[in-house]
Amino acid sequence: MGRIYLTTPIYYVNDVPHVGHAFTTINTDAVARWHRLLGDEVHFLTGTDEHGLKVQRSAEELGRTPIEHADITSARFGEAWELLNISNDDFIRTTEPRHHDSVQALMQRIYDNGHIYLDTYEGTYCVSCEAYYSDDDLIDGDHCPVHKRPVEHMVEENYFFRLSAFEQPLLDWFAAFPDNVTPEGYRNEALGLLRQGLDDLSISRTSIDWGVPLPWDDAHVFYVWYDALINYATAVGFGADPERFAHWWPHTHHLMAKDIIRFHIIYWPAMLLAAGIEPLPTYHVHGYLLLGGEKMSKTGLNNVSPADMVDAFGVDGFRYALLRDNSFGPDSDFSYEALLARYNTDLANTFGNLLQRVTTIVQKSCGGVGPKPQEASPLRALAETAYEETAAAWERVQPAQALDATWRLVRDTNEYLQEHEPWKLEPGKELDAIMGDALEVLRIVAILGSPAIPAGAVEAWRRLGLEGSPLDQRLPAAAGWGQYRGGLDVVKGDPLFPRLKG
RNA sequence: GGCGACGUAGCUCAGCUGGUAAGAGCGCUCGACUCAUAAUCGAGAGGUCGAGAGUUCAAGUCUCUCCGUCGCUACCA
Repeated sequence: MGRIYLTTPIYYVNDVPHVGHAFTTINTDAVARWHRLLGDEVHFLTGTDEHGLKVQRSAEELGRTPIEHADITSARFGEAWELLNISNDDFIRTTEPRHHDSVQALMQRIYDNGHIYLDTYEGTYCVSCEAYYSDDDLIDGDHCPVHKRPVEHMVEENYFFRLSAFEQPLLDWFAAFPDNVTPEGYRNEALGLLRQGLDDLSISRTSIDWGVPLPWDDAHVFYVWYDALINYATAVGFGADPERFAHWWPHTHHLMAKDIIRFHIIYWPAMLLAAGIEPLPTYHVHGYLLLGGEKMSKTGLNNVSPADMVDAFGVDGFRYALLRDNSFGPDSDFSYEALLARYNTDLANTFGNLLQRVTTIVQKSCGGVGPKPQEASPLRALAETAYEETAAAWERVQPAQALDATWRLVRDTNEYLQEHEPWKLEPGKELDAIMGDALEVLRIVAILGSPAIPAGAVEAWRRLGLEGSPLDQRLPAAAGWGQYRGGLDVVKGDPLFPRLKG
């Protein structure tokens, strides 16, 4: 049995939850659910990032205090994750007292270790980016290259983090841990950033007060990014509960999109090293969802809400199609049409239909009582292979590959039925053997597929007449062939995943 | 400009350190079946693995050049 601490990024509250956030969160959730099946001790964290000038100004524009604004917008993420059946163990908000305490404790350690110094910073600043730009970066003289909005001139006394001192230690980390970042392409990107050299970072602001004050100088607050990153430590008790922190921290896995590689894989590990915290986290980076389909390209990713997808495909349908169709790593095309095709093919036709035909035949020919499988079933080896490949893929944080491996077993079982035509058989040993095999596959698939389709797996489990829940099974034992013991009341129901029209 | 990724059947993509792998799923055509959600199963068509050159006994698989697409270069998953 292992232990794993999984995190999504904390999402910036000025954003509205969209399918990009959902992609990261659903992937993390599925991995968390897989590890729970393995019997691993799992802590799954998500949350919201709530400080910074952008939030402060948005709040002002809306006539709210920053915390009122953050309360409202943070809740939208919580609601979205609830809707998507996300099984996070904790939801952190950077405005919580526990986080302020943790940030101050961690930064104080870095300060005490001599890695922070005071200096003056003068430059052009984009409020939307909350970042300084050099003149070269600007377009049209004074416009932010990202937001195309005018930048502002700022002069600040800032505290700086001596990031430059950690270039070599970070390179050493990469050398020592070949799997610290997956997939490999992103590992190389991070290494590339490192090799370009590291400059010290401005980490505090005096221009705003919506943030965490520096413990040694309360005229400053931490720049939102540096406070935000620390959430991962806060949530497992940094500064408050050393025992708990020691329990989880060595097992930290951060999942995230490629855009925040620099902050997460360069700055954050450097901060940890500066604070004397090791080992460093493991990272799993994915690409962007690119809008392809007609229905979505018109609106843009930001306007595709998880709720819309759930309306279209159901919670499990959306989860499954998203995980299966967009591999974790490269950018991938995302479209309503592709999700629809995936849903119909894999959930309606392949899995849902198999469940339906099996339960129907058991009703008609076996008196509604599910027989047990054959010990030497032809499906046995296929099921064992499916488990091994499924498990290996989840271990690599490759949900699409994992589901592909699981679903291959479902396809094999449809083929098996076709070959033996149980609908032509009279009640008896031969029929029982075939139907028992099919029921056993469904039992296994309900478990292996549950990280993607938790609700559907539970319902399938119930229809098979099984006790308990597929979510409470323990792998790898539960995937072993022959555990559908037979004599169970099999229930037929409405199609679990109804076929959808475009 | 710098750094990087990618370009394999109509579509989405697998193909690790080079050697019977040119593959999967979808789509399409034909056929079978009828338990099942117009679902299922089988067969087939379809690719000179972006172009060119090179290394090698052997190259989607390594090197170089070119063409094309895209990303990052302190906002967003």
